[in-house]
Amino acid sequence: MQREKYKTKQKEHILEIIKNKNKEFTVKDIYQELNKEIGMTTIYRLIDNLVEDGIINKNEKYYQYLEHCDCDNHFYLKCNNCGTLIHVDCDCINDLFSHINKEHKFKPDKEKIIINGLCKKCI
Amino acid sequence: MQREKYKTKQKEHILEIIKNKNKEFTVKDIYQELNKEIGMTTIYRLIDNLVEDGIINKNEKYYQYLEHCDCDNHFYLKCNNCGTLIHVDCDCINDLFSHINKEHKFKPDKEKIIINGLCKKCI
DNA sequence: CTAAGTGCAAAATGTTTGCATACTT
DNA sequence: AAGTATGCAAACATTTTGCACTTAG
Repeated sequence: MQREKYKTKQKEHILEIIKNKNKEFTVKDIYQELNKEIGMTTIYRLIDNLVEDGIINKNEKYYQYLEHCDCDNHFYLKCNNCGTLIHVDCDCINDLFSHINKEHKFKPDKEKIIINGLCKKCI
Repeated sequence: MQREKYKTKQKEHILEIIKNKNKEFTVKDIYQELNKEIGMTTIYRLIDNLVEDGIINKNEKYYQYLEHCDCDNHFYLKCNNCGTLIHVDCDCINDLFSHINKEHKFKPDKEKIIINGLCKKCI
């Protein structure tokens, strides 16, 4: 299906708002920020298009059980294809963490690091 | 508010199902897996409790704009407190990636790595 | 003028709340 | 027996769809 055929002020307006966001957002956020200038339906549709075009990322609502463990260093690998969460106990992540801490002044949450990608079955 | 006061078969049943999951899941997934043995309302409530107790993780539905760029190596830092997404262009992540590839047989999705934690303002 | 886009209202879906009943202790 | 948990039905919230109208090209 082709999209983005006509240029409209709604499309431009929404894209501008989204590109200036440095946080995650919901449809409601956009609707409120627009103060009802654009109908809900249109926002849903335009955002869907942006997702399909790979301009923005969509995260569905979900829960996950992150296995409790005693290991000092751990993180998870999550397969984008089959969805499996793989628990990894390996100190390979420590250098990156200390680098991020020192150089980027950011304190990673060691308990819940999830790296997305493809597992061996799905590569 | 105190919880988990009484032990019930519903609580035990749901917890057992969740602990055996190695994927993310929705309330509907659990409901269907239980084949209507437990009411929707109860599932919502028990899952909420598990989230509050830190047994499981909850991810709300949201969208995000991940700035397009030309850099070879990049990832994002996302602050759990203020929600800000920080784009980082740094090759510090490459060693980890090749290690994960070789040793853990997993191919990280280079485009969308997001590391959660606390930014400098919120530490 | 024609195809595409918009927005209302309604339908469908997902989540929460009030309350009577059942279960744990 | 007393307090907690459950599940139905209803309320509320979110998302999608049908359709008449508007707009870009």
